[in-house]
Amino acid sequence: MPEIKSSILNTNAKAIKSLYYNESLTSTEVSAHIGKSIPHTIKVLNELIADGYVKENGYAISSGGRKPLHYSLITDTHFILSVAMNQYSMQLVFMDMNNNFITALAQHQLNTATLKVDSLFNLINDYVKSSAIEKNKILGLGLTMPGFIDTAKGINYTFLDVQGQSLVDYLQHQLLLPVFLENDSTAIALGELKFGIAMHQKDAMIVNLGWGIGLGMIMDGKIFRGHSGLAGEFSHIPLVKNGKLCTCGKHGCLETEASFIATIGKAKAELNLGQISSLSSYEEIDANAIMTEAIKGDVLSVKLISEAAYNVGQGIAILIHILNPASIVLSGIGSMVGKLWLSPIQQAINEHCIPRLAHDTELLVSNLNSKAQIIGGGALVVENIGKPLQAKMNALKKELSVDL
Amino acid sequence: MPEIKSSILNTNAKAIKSLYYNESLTSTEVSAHIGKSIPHTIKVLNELIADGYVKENGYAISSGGRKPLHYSLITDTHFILSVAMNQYSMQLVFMDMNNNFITALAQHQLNTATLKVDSLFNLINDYVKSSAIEKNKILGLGLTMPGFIDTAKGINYTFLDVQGQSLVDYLQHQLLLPVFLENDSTAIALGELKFGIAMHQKDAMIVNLGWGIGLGMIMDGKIFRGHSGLAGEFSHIPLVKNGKLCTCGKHGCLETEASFIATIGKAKAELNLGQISSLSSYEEIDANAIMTEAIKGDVLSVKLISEAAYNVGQGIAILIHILNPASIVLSGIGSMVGKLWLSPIQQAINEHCIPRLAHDTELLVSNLNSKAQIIGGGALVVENIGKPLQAKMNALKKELSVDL
DNA sequence: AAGACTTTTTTAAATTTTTAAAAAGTTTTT
DNA sequence: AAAAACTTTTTAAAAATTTAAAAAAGTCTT
Repeated sequence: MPEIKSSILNTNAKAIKSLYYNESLTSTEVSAHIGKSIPHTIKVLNELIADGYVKENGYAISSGGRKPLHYSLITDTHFILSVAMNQYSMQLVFMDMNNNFITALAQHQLNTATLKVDSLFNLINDYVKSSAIEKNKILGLGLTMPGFIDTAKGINYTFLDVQGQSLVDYLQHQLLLPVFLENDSTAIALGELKFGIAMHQKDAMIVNLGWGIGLGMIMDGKIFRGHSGLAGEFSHIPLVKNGKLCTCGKHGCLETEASFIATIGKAKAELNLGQISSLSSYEEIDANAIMTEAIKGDVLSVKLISEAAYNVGQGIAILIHILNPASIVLSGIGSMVGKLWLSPIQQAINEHCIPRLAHDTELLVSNLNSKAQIIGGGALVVENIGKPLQAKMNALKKELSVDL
Repeated sequence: MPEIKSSILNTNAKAIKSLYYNESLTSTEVSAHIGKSIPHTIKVLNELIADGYVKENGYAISSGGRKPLHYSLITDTHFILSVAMNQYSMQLVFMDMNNNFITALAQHQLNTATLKVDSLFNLINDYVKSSAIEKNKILGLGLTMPGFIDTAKGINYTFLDVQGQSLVDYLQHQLLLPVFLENDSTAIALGELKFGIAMHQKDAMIVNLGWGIGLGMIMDGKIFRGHSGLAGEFSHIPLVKNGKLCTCGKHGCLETEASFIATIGKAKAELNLGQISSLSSYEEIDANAIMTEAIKGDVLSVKLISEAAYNVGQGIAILIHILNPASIVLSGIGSMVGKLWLSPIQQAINEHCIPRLAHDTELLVSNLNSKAQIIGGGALVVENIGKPLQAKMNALKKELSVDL
């Protein structure tokens, strides 16, 4: 990675980001994105061209005036490694600067709760090695997973303990790559905000329909994390009357009623009671099984998803009352069958919201085809270009005298 | 108001704001507040001195180095009119630039729901006239009241209809003063954020314990209003099981259980049932009566407030789960007996929150002695110095050829 | 096809920020 | 107790950035 003069590092990084998020822009547009004047923007773009990050991209059609020169990122010189985990699996892939997967996506079944950090390192390291991509071409690793995560400190307080040390520091030293850690639901929100259906939205709530029910919050156009990074504990608000006992120690959490973990449990119970369903042909019932059969029209599967959806809708009604978002986005693996969730959720919103508020909020389904978390992990790396963590990594490189 | 060069208007306005919020600052501090270099800051300050807004304030003690020159606002040349309404009353007062009341506070009993705009104008206009303050010395009117308010458009959709026209436009034309409109709970939040216990906080929820239960939200150090300005509809989230019917059409809202309107109703019902209480000596029971007797130790009054508080606490628990705020601030008239609210609310938080979240959030009582709304109304005016609405007012002055 | 109108790019002037130096104190050391 | 060392603010000069104006390169209208 060529050296960027520190005085303008931040502006150059912003220009790179604007092109990463937009593929192709004119100088005028880049200027608006980075908040600098056009002469200065053009100077910055020329520097980035000289440094090999950006290329000119021909003249665009004009709306009546001089044709603007378009600029875009050179996408095949720097790559991003995105590692997306949930409670029971992990996906790894390299992306170019246009979100194209440039290696075969790898998937491992595992249990995040019992996974050890060195196993995690080995899985990632093996993937990097097998990809044969040189490390100096890797912009960084975006690691996204469930848990109470302190992004700034790089610690996951729920999983992957490194004796209270920073998981990010550990992995950076081992992998010799810049590493950025984020909660899975927040990563999904970032994906939807930057490349998905929440693009350009100011206030949107991104619901992660996965093994659990997660929430990523976009407020004032930015990811919102709260005072200590724990905002969005949506699935543990007291909601359902006389509900089951939750892992959090309380009763009636959304988690126990609407997550896929809960739904799978309900499915098994129903089958045990002799309920007829195509689910009975599965050896092990998982989220995919229920969604697949629901699409085919299996009555039990549809009923289970509808019940979960109505409960999620009650939680969403609370969100709408408090935050008055422009939209609610259904994302995560559950969004594969997004349409099945829509009407029960809308029903619950209509029943539980003041009409004016319900009217002002749109209910949307992700258009990223369940890839929001992986894409968000990539965006996480680019978001952090030029930030302190990057500086820290550069210091590390020097310390180890490694030319990455 | 002397003409401010438009090119630097915004910077000058920011400098004025920084001094309004801090009484006395050094050039270095002003520089940090307005985000400009020190040489530029000193230039701006000298302009403001020349324009009669700012004065030098002597040398301060130094922590080891050259003594810094202090700057402060000239507080007696420009004044702010703050009009604070709730459902049943209205307070008017002029403040100087140090939040000192410079006229006697006027109070009117009225019903906001039935009040007409011309009556409102007359009440305000009479107060301005009786104050004998020249209009060119009045920076503006901060009008704060309950209702669904669109701050940008200057419309209150709930009260004081001007046939769908802008209430702000109407009052500006009638009063020939810049007018700024804001929801009461949001104004309280602004007061607490700028001058109260939430000063310098990034993420705080300000609960307005009044005739209703309101919420003003501070997120990322700024007032949060949501997509269409309706965020904070805290008191209509479905909360209490088998609750009473609310004016919003639903059952179990916090409003029906914890607001003073509800509490007064409960008090009357209890007295009718023969419950012994010092409240029975009152001709008409209002919020003040209950608070006064609760302080004196009246069992019924204390019980009523405790019940309300526990219910509010359940709602706050939901807020904490979703938003992970640094603090919850109890404000509004109810905060006069803030200590009575504290333990039942904390109890509810402990019962209904994940411990880690409960632990990260502080429960505080306002230190503004129920003046948060009036002070917030003043801050509202200063916040808007140099903003579009001000420009609009200037245009209006020109149009009418009035030298205000 | 010429002139009017748009929009982008370049150039030059003005403004603002950054960096460095000077001024004015306080604290430590001898 | 005076000098040296250290802090912090203020001033001055240099560098960077923005603003404004002009030039360039189009499109659209008559």
